[in-house]
Formats: sequence, C-alpha cells, structure tokens
Amino acid sequence: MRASKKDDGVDARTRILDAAETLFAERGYDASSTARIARLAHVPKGLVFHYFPQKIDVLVALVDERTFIEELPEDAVEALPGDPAGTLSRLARRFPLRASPAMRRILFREAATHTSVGERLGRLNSEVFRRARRALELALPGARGDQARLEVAAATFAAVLIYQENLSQLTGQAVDPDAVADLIARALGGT
Amino acid sequence: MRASKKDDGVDARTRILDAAETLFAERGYDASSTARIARLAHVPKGLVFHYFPQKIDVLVALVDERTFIEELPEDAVEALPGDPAGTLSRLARRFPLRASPAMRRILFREAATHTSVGERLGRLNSEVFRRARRALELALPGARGDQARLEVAAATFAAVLIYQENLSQLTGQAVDPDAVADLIARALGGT
Amino acid sequence: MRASKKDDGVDARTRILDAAETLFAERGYDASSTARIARLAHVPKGLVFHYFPQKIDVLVALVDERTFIEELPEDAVEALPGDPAGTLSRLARRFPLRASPAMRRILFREAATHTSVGERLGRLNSEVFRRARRALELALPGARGDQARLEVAAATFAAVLIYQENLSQLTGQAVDPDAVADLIARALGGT
Amino acid sequence: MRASKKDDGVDARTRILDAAETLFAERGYDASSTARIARLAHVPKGLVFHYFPQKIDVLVALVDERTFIEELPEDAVEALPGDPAGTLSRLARRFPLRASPAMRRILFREAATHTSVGERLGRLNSEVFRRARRALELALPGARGDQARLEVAAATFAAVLIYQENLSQLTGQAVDPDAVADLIARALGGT
DNA sequence: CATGAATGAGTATTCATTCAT
DNA sequence: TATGAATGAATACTCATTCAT
Repeated sequence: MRASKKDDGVDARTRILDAAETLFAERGYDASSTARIARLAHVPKGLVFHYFPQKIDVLVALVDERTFIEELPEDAVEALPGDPAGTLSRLARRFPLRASPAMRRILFREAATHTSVGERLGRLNSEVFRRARRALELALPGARGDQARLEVAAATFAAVLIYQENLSQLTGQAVDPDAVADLIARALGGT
Repeated sequence: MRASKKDDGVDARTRILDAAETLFAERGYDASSTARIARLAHVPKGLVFHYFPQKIDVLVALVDERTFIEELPEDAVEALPGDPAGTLSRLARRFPLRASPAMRRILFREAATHTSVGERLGRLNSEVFRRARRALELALPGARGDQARLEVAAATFAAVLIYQENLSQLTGQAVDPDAVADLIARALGGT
Repeated sequence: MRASKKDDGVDARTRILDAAETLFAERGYDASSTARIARLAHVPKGLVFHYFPQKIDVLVALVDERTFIEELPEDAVEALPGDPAGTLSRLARRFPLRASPAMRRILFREAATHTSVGERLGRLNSEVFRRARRALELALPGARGDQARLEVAAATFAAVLIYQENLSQLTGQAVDPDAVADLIARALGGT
Repeated sequence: MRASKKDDGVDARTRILDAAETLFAERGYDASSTARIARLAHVPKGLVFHYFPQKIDVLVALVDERTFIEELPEDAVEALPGDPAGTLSRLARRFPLRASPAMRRILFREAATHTSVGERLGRLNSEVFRRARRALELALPGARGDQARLEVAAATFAAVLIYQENLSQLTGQAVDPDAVADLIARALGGT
C-alpha cells in the first residue's frame, strides 16, 4: 500500500506537493520556505529533500504532474457545424486544462521568472488555442470570414478561457466564457 | 538643482525606484533584495531605508507613482458613431494606462500577494473597462445589441488591452488589439 | 551520549545558554549580539536560532532554567525558637534562591524592561520574603512584637539577601547578611 | 532668553535630556536610539549630535546634571539625641538624593555596564550611608551598641533608602522607610 | 527510509555618526 | 546654529541544504 503513514492515508510525497501547492498559490514560491511546506505537510524537514533534492524540484513536479491537457481525440468537442457559439461553450465546459485554481495562480505567477513554468504555460496556451481554432473551423465549414480573423477569435477565446479565473481574482471583474463564446460567434457571423 | 549628485543627474530616490522597477519586473519582488536594488541604483544600502522605511514601501511607491490613468475628458477618444472598431482602436492607442512594460509585469505578478497592488490593478481595470464601454456606447448610438453584450465586449477588450503584453510574454502568442477591436465591432454589428 | 560534540562534552544548547549568561551579565541583554553569543559558545550563528527562535527566548530560557527556589519543606530551616538571628543566618546560608551571581545581575538589570523577567524576580522575592517571615514566626513563638513589625523585618532581610551581591557590585559597599540577621533579631527583641 | 524655540519655552538641549531621561528609564540606554530621542524631543536628528558629540555623552550629562546630593550642612538633619527612629525618618524625608524616579532607574540599570554611572552611584550610596551613620551617632550619643553594629544599621538603611523605589518596582513589594527606621532604632536599643 | 541538528550565506532593517548646506 | 540626506557596519533572523544517525 502506498499510504503507510498518517494524514488521510495520503503518502508523504503527495502531502508535500499538496502543501506546496497551497503555499505557492497563497504567497508565491519565494515566500514559501521548505520548512513551512514540511510543517504544513506534517513531514520532517529532511524528508522534503529526500523526495525533491532542490526546492525548485517541488515547483517543477507540481507543474509537471498537476497541470495538463487531457488527451482527447481531436474531434471530441463534437463541433456542430453552424453553431460556433455552442461549440466554443462546449469546449469551455470540457475544458482541456486540468489544473486547480491554485495551480493556475502558480502557473501565472511563476511563469515569468521560472523558464520551465513559462514553457509549460506556453504549451498549455498553444494547445487551448489550437483546439479553439479547430473547433471554430469545424463549426464554420463554409469558412466564412478569413483565416486571420478566425485566429484572432481563437486567440481571444483561449486567453479568456485560460485567464478567466486569474482575471476575476485580480481585477474583481468576472468574464463569462459562454458570453464571450457568443460574442465571438457573432463576430464570425455564425448566428 | 534637485539632482546635485552623480548618476545621470537623477536624484537618489528616483534611482532607487528605477532599480526596483527593473529588478521587480525581472525576478519578482521577493527575489529582489534591497541590497541588490541599492547596488543597481548606486546608492548605499542604508539610503534605501531612508526613503522607504520598509521594503514593501518601495513597491507601494512604485505602484502609486508609476501606474495611473490619465485624466482624459470623457469624450477624449473621439468616438465615431458607426465606427466601433476604429473607436476601440483609437482607445487602445491613446491607451489611458500609463505604465511601463516593467510596471505591468510587476502589477500582475504581485497583485495576488500584495493587497495594495491588487487594489490598484482592480481600479485600473475598472477604469479601462468603463472607458471601453463608454466608447462603444458612443460609437453605437442606435444601441444595436443589448447592454449585456456590450458589457461583455467591453470586458473582453479591457482584458486584452491590459493583459496583452503579459499574454504574449507568458504564452509566447501575441494578440493584436486592433484585430480584437475589429472582431468585437463585428460582433456588435457595427460594420 | 548527549554530548557527542566538541567543547567540554557540553551540548550546543547548554553552551549557548552559558555564553548568553556570561555576556548578558557582563554587558546587558541589548548589548550582547546573537553573533557574539554564538562565537563565545563556539556554535554557528544559525544554531542559536535553531534552539531559540527569537533572541528574547534565550533570556527567557535562562531565567526559566537557571533561577529557581528549591522546593524545601516548610520547616527545613530548622528554626530555633528563641534564636531568630541564628535562624535567619541559617536561612541565608541555605539560601533557597539558586542563581549564579551572573544570573542575579541579569535578573535585576532586565527586570524593568522585560516583563517575564520582572515577574520571575517578583516571584522569587515573594518566596524569599515568605520564608523569612515563616522562619521568624517559628523563631519567635511568643510573637513578641506585632505582626507588622515582623513583616518589615522579613522584607528588609529578603531585600538584603536578594540584593546583597548587586548592592556591593553597584555601590562598592558590602552588606553582610549575618550582621543584618543579628540586627533584625535585636530589633525583634530576640536576644 | 534661553528659550528661543517652541515646546514649552524649554530649550533644545533640555528637551533632549528630558526625552533621553524618559526613554532610557523606559527601555534602557541601548534600546533608545538617538533618532527616537530626537523625535520625542522635537528636534532634528543632527541637533542631538550638536550638543552631545556621542550618544554616551547624553547619559553622562544626565547623570552629571540630574542626580546629586544636596550640600546640606552636616547637622542639617537635626538629630534628636535619644530618638534614632525619628532622626532616620527625618533623614529619609529630607532625602539628600535628588533624582527623579526615572533617573534612579537609569542609575541602577546602567551602573553595571557604564563605569561613569557606576561610580556616581557608588558615590551617592557612600554619601547616604555616611549621613545615616552620622545621624545615628548623633541620635545615640551614649554609643549604645558597638560601632560595627551601627555601621550595619546605616548600610541597611542606606540600601533601603536608595533602592526602595526600585525594589517595589521590580519586586512588587513596597518597603516603608519609616518602618525600617523604627526597626533599626529598636535594634540599636534606642527606644 | 526518516529525522532533526547543524551550517553559513543571505535578508531586511537599525543605527550612530558625518557633513554639506 | 540647524538640518536632514548620506553612510556602512552591525543586528536579528531566515533559509536552503547537508548529513550523521
């Protein structure tokens, strides 16, 4: 059995990552000491370094293991030709970025200063963008509107999708993906 | 003369803020030590604390003094009735948020962890949103499209405007405000 | 073995307390830097904070662990009825306050500025006073002299006992507890 | 006129000493920064060093100028032969040590660590002792009790007199000089 | 595997003191 | 005589990391 220790039957490594996720999201990577992570995880200080030789490895593991895009088949969104708004909405709901709100905060905050995080965020964004574009292409078979416009639409939608939570946390103003999906669909003349 | 000292004829306080802006943007607030700021500013360590009793005061001063919305008259954007795309584009160009790229990075990065920064970002975002909405109202006198849609359009445009630089830095994908302006105008039926 | 390290086979925590006791007594708490304590204790600076998270905790530990009144049975002083002078002298010799001269200096010097030290000193003084009073009561069974006078006598004796060393250090004038015991005995008519 | 400045018509030097007296008594010499003294005195930081080239000079001036023994004639206490208790009580009331409670705290606290303060305290104590002895000699003309006992009595009384305030502040137990005077008189057989 | 004592470089901050004005 | 910017050494405290057990 993995869980040979206390604390919810969750093994030490997982508890360390849980604690780090919480703290990194709350106060940032730099402001979260390994000692505090260990304390929150209910593990001795030394054990953190047993699993993660360097502090940065905790962040890397977090990003590696806790943010990813599900491997859906290309057409999984069931794009409905003629219904770009619905298609985008469905994409938003089946949202391919699996990451807790905490992980998103970490992703955005540390992206600028830690290249590995930045790269991951770039890849996630590209993937969401690619899917949005593909979904729009399928939903608008007649290719009404040129390709450039479609790309702008996909980029805008991807930005809103990925950033929405951050946006509302930081600015206090919520943006509803469905409403944006509708807006974009109108722009592309899909209604 | 104010600037009786070395270094570009700029006084010490300003040099400290300059250095802090650079470093905070590059590596984040926590990772920028006051000693490094002082070194980059060519001032002795102690002087930083003469002007800013606490390190956080440097960040606060930066946000207070180096990010603001110009007090333009409400109609300064010269909204052209019937031309929402052009109106938004002009708004983007006369962009009311005066903040260096560095200050924007600082704003987003520290917003989540330092309330004063978060508040400022929230206020800036509201202001940009308000202006975008107002511009759209003027550009679409017939009020085609309901108010809700107009708000979504304004919020989306504000998000793109404020985040654009961050977005491209973080995701590696540039979003052109003009293209988004055009997209939004189409959605509102303004073309 | 506890003491697996260098320096007299005494463990690091004890060496830190020893060093602090010496320095606090010599130059006062404020004037004794943690760095100097560490140096004198032959431990790295960081270790001081491993055992004592704050500098003040060193002082508190010192007072907690190195000043106390032995738990003697109430009648341990073997008061001799009719011999108050001898009784007080014996009390002075079996003095119940176990504290090095250094600890006493620390106690008096920091009492005014650190409440925890002040409280401890207050408690120690009360205890010595209580014992002196009890000893006098036992030595003067006929209760010659009223209770008020007896209390003054006990308080005076306690003050001399507790302060004696400090008094002679500070004023250069020694006060002999035995002589004071004799004086007090005469005042109470015990001879 | 001395008082050319604000603040109660008291000149800057006096205000600095007042502030220092307050702060040194409250928190000790080391813990009172010159900047804080200046602030409390409502003078600019630089002015402190104008009057007192070094910080220690403030303490020295305080002790020099604010603790002294009045130059009373030797027999000023009007010793009443046959009434040692009354004589000591009168001595206590005409107490020759002129020093505010604050100055006494400073005197005792810094005596151990600053030789000049220590010396002053030693001299003050000697003087009080000398006067107490002289008063007792005059009050007990028959020289009842030997000289040694008389000295112990004088020393005890001097200690109580000088320390009384400190004692009660530190230990929470008040000692009444009059009661001690009575006690000592009884010991010397003066009643 | 697990643990916590040990290490020392680094951090924010304080402070007495100087000095040009 | 008055002033506050300037200086840099010193201070309490933090922290990632190592390692003997």
